[in-house]
Amino acid sequence: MATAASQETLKPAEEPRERILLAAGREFAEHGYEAATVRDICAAAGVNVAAVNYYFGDKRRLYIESVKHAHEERVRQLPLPVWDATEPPARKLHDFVANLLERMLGLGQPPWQVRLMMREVLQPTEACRELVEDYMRPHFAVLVAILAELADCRLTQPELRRLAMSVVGQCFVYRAAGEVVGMLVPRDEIASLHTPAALADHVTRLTLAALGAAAPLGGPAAGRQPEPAPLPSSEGFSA
Amino acid sequence: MATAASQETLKPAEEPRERILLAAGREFAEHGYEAATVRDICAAAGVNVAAVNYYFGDKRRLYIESVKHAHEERVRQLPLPVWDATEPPARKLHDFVANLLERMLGLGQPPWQVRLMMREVLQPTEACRELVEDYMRPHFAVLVAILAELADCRLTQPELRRLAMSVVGQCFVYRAAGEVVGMLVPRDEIASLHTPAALADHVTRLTLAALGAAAPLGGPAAGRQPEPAPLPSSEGFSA
DNA sequence: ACTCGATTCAAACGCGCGCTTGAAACAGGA
DNA sequence: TCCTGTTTCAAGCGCGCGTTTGAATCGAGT
Repeated sequence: MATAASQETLKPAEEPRERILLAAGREFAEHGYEAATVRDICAAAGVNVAAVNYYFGDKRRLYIESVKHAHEERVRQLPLPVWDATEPPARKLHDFVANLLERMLGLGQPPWQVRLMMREVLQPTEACRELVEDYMRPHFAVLVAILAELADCRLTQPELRRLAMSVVGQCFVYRAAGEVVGMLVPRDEIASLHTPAALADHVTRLTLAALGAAAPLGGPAAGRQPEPAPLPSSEGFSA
Repeated sequence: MATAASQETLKPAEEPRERILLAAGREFAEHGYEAATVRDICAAAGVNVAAVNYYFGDKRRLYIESVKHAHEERVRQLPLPVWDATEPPARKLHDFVANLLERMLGLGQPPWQVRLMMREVLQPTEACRELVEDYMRPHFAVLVAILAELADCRLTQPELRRLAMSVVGQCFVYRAAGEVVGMLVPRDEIASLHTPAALADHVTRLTLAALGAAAPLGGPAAGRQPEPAPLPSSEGFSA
């Protein structure tokens, strides 16, 4: 690195290596490993094709590095939420779900990093295990801990993990199968009831109700309780 | 094999066209559209590479035909369950979820057809819309109808659809992100609590509890106790 | 000014891809 | 038997892929 030593801290984003990682992440996220081409990546990064070989060795190693890079970037952008010790668990659950959904569906269009990571989840490569250990397991553990608080010793740890997977699954389906959801649910409903915020309320409410920590969906089973069509979002757990 | 005209009804599975569709389905399911090669497909089918051009035109049309073919095969194997009119809705829900999970995770290893369809769900191509309309929308409608019975007019149709998506999501995550689930949950737990049967009980129980149609998970919680309903499953839910 | 390692570049190599071709092999009707 | 339309085959075409190469260019040290 001839010029790197002096300029590294000033404009690291303009380093070729960095530019290639960025372009590679976008291309791999958009087209997948097989369909993405080194030529396109290099064109997008504004470097010669030989640069991939020079900086990363080959396409495979470039892919692994770009997944890691995207992952680190994502962790930096959206760290695990931290709560006050006195925070009620129901609110923690809502915050966690809202954070998860925002990260997956994010209003300002989901960034390519998520798409790239989703590919790893759906069809794991060698980059996957690292992703799980460093990124997903800690998040999952936090969710399990919140649910444990809510269950108040009435569920075993394995049962809590299964419940946690139910929570994650409800969010996951919107990201992984979003296009099919859009075909099954009318367009206007998507815009009102299936936004990250509305879904966070829904998933939280459903989970709390299932644990007996909130009223059942749609109010008590005995009578009918009319409510405004769009569910009032901030009810107890939201700020 | 030019005996086609006379033998067509007797052994259609040995027709070249059929053999190619079968081999193509397997290859596309395993490697995806881009990575699968016409040469490998033809080798597996025991035909010349030119046969693909002869019978289907090109690789793209072969892919579409193989997706359709797999879909039709799957529908034939696992038709929508039909219930007696007197069947309690809670049991219908359990049957539906069990059917869905069995279809997705099937004990006798999930066949390649599901893998192929899953690829379409996760990254839709032109074959997807047809799949949704013919196959998924009817199933989804049945689920919504069951939930409507259970909710007993306490939820609007849009809310029911969102709830249905929660049910589907809990099953979907095990198929789409199964490998990651396997990394997050201990191996022995997978074998006991995350089998299709156990998950069907779990998802049903959670949904009923959320609707106030069954006791909360882990038994009654402090403060709230909706009127319980008989559980539809043969297996114990708690403990 | 010169040296020398680090970096960039245009060009191309070898390979495997989807797809085509022209002829051979086959089956039924006259 | 020959003719005719259908199906199969080995061979190969053109292309774009990942990768390599050897020279040109750069920039700091002396």
